[in-house]
Amino acid sequence: MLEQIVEPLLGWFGEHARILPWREQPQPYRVWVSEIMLQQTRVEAVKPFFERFTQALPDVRSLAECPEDKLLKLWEGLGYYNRVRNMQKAARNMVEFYDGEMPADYEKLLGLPGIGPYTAGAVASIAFEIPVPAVDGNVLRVITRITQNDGDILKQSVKRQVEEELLAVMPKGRSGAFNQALMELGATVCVPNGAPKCEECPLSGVCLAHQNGKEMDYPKKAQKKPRKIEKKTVLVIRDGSRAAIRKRPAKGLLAGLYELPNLSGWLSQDEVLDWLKQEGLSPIRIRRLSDAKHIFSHIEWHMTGYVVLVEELENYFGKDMLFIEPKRTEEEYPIPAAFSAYTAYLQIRLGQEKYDEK
DNA sequence: AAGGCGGGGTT
DNA sequence: AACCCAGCCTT
Repeated sequence: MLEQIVEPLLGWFGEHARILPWREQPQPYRVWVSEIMLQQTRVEAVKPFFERFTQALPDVRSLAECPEDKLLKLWEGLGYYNRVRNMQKAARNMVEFYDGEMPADYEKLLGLPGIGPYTAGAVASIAFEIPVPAVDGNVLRVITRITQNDGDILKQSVKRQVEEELLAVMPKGRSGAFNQALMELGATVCVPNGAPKCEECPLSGVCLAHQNGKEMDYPKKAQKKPRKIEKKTVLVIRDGSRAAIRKRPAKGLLAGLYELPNLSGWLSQDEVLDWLKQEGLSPIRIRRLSDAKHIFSHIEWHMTGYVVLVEELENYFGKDMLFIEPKRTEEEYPIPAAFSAYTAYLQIRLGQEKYDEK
């Protein structure tokens, strides 16, 4: 049944394909960078990151040699930071084993860090015209609607089944366009969140869900577990000229990025002052900041904050804190968006008059 | 098979 | 507030 979608879909894509930076110059490296960035991330969010990243690191070798802080700075705000670390590992593999080139082979692509079945299929088909499917969330939605597949798309068995069905109908010489057309249709017509635009769809005539008025019932998806809530107290610690940041651990949430010093739980002003003294810092003034919330995919941070002025820090030999000029924290150190409610206080002038509450 | 891993746009 | 995005890796 899916063979019927190929021609109308390719025809539709020819007229409705969006103009995207990575489609203008589809070298394998640029296709790869775009596909990594597009993992769980919308096209509009990726565009400015893609331009900046490919200008700074235009090829596999420059990526392979880039220092980690610069790499994370280029990725700052995009999220899922292991993507870019894995991409660098893959680039180093390409330098070592493939003469600095992307391998034009599905299995070899699949063997590189950060490249799974979707990305291997996307790069293989778009950059090298290898006839393999690239099944992402869009494609799963489109195909389960067309075929009224009741399987839970979060299960890999369902994904494998869709991959097999599509592999059987891949058009030779047009696999890249076909895969992109499926995704484009999912992103712009067969949309999630509300009613799909079936009146614009080139496949409505063969879509079982549409024939039966069941578009909204697909895809089937198991319910997600609720997020865990974590309370935090975030500190903006400054002396006359610098502010405190620290590097997060190499593994886990926001690995390797920089952060404002913070403690778990909501601490009182006195508890914060005690902690500061314990750290070897001498607080002069302290003021409470407004509460803030940051939502990750699996955790919520419910934060409160304080800005603290401390004595000059020549005498500070703290374990993990760095005292950096505010301008440099912005230009050189990747600090994730979770702290955005408080990072502005790294920059503002600490006026006596703004301070003396309590 | 299940859970960890960001951030932001839509509804 | 819930959903979900051109997913992958570790456990």
